[in-house]
Amino acid sequence: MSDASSQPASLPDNDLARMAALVEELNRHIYNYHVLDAPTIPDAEYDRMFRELQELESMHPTRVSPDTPTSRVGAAPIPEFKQVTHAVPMLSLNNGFQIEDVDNFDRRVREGLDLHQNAREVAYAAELKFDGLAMSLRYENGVFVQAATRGDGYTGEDVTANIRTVRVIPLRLHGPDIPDVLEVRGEVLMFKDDFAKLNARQREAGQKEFANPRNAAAGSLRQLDARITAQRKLRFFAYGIGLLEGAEMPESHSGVLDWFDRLGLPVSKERAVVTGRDGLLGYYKDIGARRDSLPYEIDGVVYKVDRLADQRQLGFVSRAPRFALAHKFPAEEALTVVQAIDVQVGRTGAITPVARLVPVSVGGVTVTNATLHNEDEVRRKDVRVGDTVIVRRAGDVIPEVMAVVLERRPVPQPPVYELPKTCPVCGSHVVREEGEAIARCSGGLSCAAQRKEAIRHFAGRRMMDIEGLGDRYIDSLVECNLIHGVADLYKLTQADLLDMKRLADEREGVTPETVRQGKVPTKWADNLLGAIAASKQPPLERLLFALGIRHVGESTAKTLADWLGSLALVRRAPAALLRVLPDIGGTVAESIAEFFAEEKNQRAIDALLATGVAPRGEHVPKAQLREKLDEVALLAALDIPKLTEPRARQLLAGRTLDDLAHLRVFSVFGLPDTIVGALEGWMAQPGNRDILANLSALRRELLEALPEEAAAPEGGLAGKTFVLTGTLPTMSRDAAGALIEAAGGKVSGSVSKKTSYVVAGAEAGSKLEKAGALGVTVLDETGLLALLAELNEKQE
DNA sequence: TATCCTCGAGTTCA
DNA sequence: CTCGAGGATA
Repeated sequence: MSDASSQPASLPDNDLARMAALVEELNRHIYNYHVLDAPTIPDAEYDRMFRELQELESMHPTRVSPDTPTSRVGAAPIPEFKQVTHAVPMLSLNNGFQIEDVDNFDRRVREGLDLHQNAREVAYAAELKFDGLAMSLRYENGVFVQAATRGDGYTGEDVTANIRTVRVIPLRLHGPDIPDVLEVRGEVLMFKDDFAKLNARQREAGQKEFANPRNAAAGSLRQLDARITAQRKLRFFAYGIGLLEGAEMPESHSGVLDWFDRLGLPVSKERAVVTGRDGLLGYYKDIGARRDSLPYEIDGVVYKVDRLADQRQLGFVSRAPRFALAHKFPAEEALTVVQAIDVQVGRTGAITPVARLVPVSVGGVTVTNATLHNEDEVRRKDVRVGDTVIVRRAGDVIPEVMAVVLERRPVPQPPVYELPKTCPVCGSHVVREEGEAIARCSGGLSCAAQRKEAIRHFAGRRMMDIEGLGDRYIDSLVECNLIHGVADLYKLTQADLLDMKRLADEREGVTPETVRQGKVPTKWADNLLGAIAASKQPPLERLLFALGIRHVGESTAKTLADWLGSLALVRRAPAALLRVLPDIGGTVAESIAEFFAEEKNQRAIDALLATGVAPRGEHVPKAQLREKLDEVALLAALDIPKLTEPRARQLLAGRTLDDLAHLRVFSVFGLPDTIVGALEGWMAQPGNRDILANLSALRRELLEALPEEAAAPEGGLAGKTFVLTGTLPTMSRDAAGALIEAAGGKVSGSVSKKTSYVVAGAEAGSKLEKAGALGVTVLDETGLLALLAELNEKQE
């Protein structure tokens, strides 16, 4: 009766034939598009046919085909889900986490099959264990009739209307050998990128975000309104047969999956048939390595004895099959409880809330802390002390509190988290600037935490690089009052260090081996003193970076060192001069000038120099600074209200900065009144005339000191930007970066269209992906070296 | 003015 | 590695 096209032709029968043809064709296109990922017709054409079918169906409502794609848009809401009893129960598998679990599994299988004295290895079907929801789909005579969740394994919920909206699930099976009844077992899940898009939509709509793809899939499936489910992109992979009637059962599990594929049911391409315990472990390892790059989340792999006859022979122990094992990866996500929310004080005084967690294993490591970033973040996630939270340690290494499990919040509810109003270390006020996300301790260097962090930063590898001066000792030195500022580091004596170490050990209750033997660790102290002394001549940019000026990192420090050449000049450079340097704007220039305007900072630097610290490689300012010392640019850089560059030019026509500094009346230049007003206001402020005069004087002084003509800066890699990622086989990223910079290239941290090359080593992550997406050339270490070698040849 | 690109700063664990 | 925010640019 479903074959309407064989009916004699009359007007409605023509319609019926057309309907059947449309159903058939649209279903084929859905399969091509969603399962094969290879669309064969344009979307517009699909939409046209879809609308035509809808129209025909509305004219013949009684003749609508059971597998019509129009049913996929979602049925009207239902009051509740009906219960469904599974004809064959949906059992769970035994789990294994360790290699020995796999050994035991293989051994028991061999014993069960009487193979244990035999050399023959067992063939296993290995597949992914998707992190989704188990589902049973029932097909009668090839037509999809019912879908049920796993439930308790014996009874589940009828989610037919929702599953109908999942495009990858065929409403009619393909091919000639259609069984009378087929119950397909498989997993419904959401791909990672669809999940990200869904969450972005939820966020925009002000709706609750889902914690992970699994929850998103579950939430979508539990919609009583299937029209909502239809808007969520769910997927399905089939992995087994629940019930089969009226067709021959294939001989092996891999045969079942191949048959599914022919029936048009989606099966994962990652499936494999392997032999023996080594084959299983090889598969596990291979999938584990590629886990992050798979488009969906998996929580392990599944092994099944491939021959179904063997499976029957092995049978079940209690409720789990003896022929299958789920080999799970260490969980990347775990539930744990927030014991407390503390705050940390950073180098810049940034107050960062940190969740102290009941230790839990995530992705194979034990997590006890997780940053909550800032006040807004805590508020947004509404994390409270005592909450049960989902902790994740995904692609990156750093654990993150994903979401709170609200159902498990203690009763009575703990209070909403409030950031402390005063610094927990020094008691100074905590202030949060308007428009900033971060709250800061206002104590500055009088706050012990900030002092410690400042010293830690100073001693760091990319700054002064004092080896052996770790957190533990810095804490101790500050607490023993041996160090107040960084200069004190260079005044330490062996006796100081020994005192300090004794205290540090005592406080932590440890007795090092050397001490127990009655020795004094003088060797250790001498080594550390040596490391401190060895740091006395850093390149200027490192010293500048080490000072810990706000907004001055590695890159800005290098700009300052390259352009200005000496610490002396940086120390007295006014903001306007800094501002004309590349990549330095108003905020950064002000921050630097303010730092050096602080008398205590200047004294600290003098003290440092007095101990013998002397930057290496100081030089006269860069020749190109001449072009930057344009009077108009400098005047505009002064940040006088409303004085834009064209106005500055107008103002300076036929005049010098010096002239301006002494001018009394500004209304004579034909400038608009508002600007004249602003200018007069600025000039009236005490000190501003001096700023102008000093700037002009410094300019003249610099122009005299500058070399006349610059050597052509044409390095071989000039203008090329590199991004380094992953672990290179023979050199560190820093070393590779130094080579690139020596050749005139630039090394940057993030990939964009402007990146010339990405140099990727082992375990390269998102940067490599992005390079691929943007079509940026990717080199390995050999490629980079080849490029550099080629350049050298050209130069010779 | 909006958008894109970089830089700075903070972070976890073995 | 990721976020926020500063700087450059169309």
